[in-house]
Amino acid sequence: MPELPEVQTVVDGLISLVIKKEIINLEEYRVGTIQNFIEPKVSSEKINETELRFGLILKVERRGKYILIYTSNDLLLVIHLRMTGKLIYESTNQIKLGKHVRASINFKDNSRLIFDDVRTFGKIQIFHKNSKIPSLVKLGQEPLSEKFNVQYLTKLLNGKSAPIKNVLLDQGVVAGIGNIYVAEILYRAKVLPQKSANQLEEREIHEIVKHTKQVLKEALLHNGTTISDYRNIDDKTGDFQNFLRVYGKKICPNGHIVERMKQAGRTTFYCAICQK
DNA sequence: ATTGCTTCCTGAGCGC
DNA sequence: TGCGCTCAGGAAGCAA
Repeated sequence: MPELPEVQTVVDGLISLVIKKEIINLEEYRVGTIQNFIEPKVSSEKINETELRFGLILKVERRGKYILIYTSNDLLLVIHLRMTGKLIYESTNQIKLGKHVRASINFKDNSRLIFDDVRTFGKIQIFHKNSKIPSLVKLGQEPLSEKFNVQYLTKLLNGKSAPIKNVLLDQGVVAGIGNIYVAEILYRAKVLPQKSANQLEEREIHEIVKHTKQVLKEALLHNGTTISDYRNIDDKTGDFQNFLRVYGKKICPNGHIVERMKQAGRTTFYCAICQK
């Protein structure tokens, strides 16, 4: 379940390994993995992605949980890993592809970037660099930017009766938080996940903002959290799972039973004693 | 406008 | 050993 720290770790890996590489083509091994928004959708003829000329990779960025790859031919690859997607760099194209490889980005020097995704929810989308991309336009502030502050969050929580957990998972409010980090943030902020967003005190909003930044920064230092599928670009795991306080735990650091409930279709872990 | 449910998908883990 | 069931979850789409 890659969230901001995991996606950023992948992006950092890409920056160190694929900047200035020339893309020969993209190959799709499972239909639907690559979505091409370049050609006009007039013909029913299947678009062959391998015909597109990308040129060199100029820039790699993260926005929320999206990976953005800009190329010299003014194209933009938007990659979302969803739950089980992985981008793995291989210095040679001679390795046999694994069972769950859905696509690959092939470079002129015979190295390649493999897109592996067991549950097939991940996507690689191709756009012009200046196109308005709906999923990106909708995103809220970056949690580590100065614009994500008490004033901003207060404004967005105002009038929302949904549980604070659901609101923090809403990418239009803050971009990049998922089910693992939201549990850790609310535990550290001592706020119950089921509490209505508009019933938080200013002090609690302050704690949420502060711990959002802190948890994400700590996780970044540990190259993210590996629960099952997440890997860095070099197929290495992150370490932050060793520092989780409530997610997946039976006992919190203060020795209390960790409760489980379902919210927004996912499991919420929280401590009914530490969180109010 | 807001909220919450369903859908997509595969593999792991469990009980029998 | 193997079957069937449940669970994991990001975000789009939809209904209320």
